[in-house]
Amino acid sequence: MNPIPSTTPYHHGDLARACVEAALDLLRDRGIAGVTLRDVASAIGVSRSAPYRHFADKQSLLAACAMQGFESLTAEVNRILTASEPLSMATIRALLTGYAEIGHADPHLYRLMFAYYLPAEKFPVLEAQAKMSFDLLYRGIEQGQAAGTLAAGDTYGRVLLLWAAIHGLVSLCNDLSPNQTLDTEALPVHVERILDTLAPLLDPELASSR
Amino acid sequence: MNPIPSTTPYHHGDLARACVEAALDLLRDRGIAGVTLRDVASAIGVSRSAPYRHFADKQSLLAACAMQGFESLTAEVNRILTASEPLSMATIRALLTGYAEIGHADPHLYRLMFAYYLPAEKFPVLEAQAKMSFDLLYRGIEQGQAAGTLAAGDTYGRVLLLWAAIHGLVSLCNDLSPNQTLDTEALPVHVERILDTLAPLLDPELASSR
DNA sequence: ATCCGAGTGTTGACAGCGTCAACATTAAGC
DNA sequence: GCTTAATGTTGACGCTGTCAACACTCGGAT
Repeated sequence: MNPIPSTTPYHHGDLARACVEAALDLLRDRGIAGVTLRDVASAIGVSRSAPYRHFADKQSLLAACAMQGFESLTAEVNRILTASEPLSMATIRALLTGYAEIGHADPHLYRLMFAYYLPAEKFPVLEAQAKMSFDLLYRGIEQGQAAGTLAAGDTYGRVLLLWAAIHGLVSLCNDLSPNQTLDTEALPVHVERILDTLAPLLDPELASSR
Repeated sequence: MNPIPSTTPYHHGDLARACVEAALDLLRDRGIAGVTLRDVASAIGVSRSAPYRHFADKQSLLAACAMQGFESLTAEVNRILTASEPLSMATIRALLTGYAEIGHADPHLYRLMFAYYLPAEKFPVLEAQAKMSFDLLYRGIEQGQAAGTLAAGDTYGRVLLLWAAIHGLVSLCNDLSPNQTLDTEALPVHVERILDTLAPLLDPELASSR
């Protein structure tokens, strides 16, 4: 009886997920301003106010998109962190490179996650996800310093520096157009350069002087 | 004959500047989504499509607002840089603190300048202003290293690191709500902490090992 | 002084948007 | 098999950016 064999839990299908996917597609292709509830609905082949059965308003749909972006990001961070403990300079390199790759793969999504006006009071889950990468990084560096695979020194300061630097770099490369002082397409190269600069602070073999 | 003594160059007054100021007020109070051409016009006491005589569209008005923000920022950077040459660790401290103060004074404006969808092809001037702080910083650090008031080492890497870190920190404190891992209101403290962490890389007295 | 044209402000109108109320339809449980 | 909640549709409203057509006003050439 069911025209679609397995994936039809509700009336139409999993409309909530379909909405998020359609919105993510529009977001990637046309930017935040290009995401329209009407276009999302018509992309699924459903009428314009159908999404309101699954999302309170447009912001809630966008928040679901942002949530998906955060989950990709923290999954990647978590994967690299748990794959190699305790944290070493090489792991930090892999970590920031992976973060940058994901953050740069879909600039509009990254901007939605961090810079768009999704009021934090309304979506506390997003905030929690945003700082989760910070917490994961903090614990990793703490362990690395305890194990001696990372140079000793103010842990919080190092985490803050790494977090701000990688977020700033991804944001700048995402939001600026290429120019002669910053090649916005060469993000991995810049990550390398920053990490090379920071190596004397992190690598125990290079940090001979305190 | 003129009801307003001196500042009435045109028909109504300097409407272009009045529009920018009204838009900046709305931006500060209600965020980017709260800036409406109709509200801007009515705040000045002028009718709704009057701004179109001075701005091609809403984006152009917002671009003018962003431009004003960039001018404040580069003016501050330039002021500190030219006041104390060659660049020393203390000057970098003042520089980043000043940048953070201005960037954090009006979060919505900072977000408009860097993260809002003002297409770079349409407003190349904004891009130029954005990278100007980078160029100023680069020349300053170059001179500091040449004079020996800053530790030697990859100049571009250091500038990239400082720029990304301060932009990332300002963005994070602007866009995230306060939580237990990051006190978003304590931006100057965080700038200090990052600079303390970076001191061994920049301060020639602390960078004994190469 | 007068007339004219460019510059500037106003009004009416239109399409697109988010959103809601009212209605139609389907699926699920007794 | 009927009831009821869940889900999708249509009509409508107000708000927005934007434009065309009109009105006013000032500076300069005659």
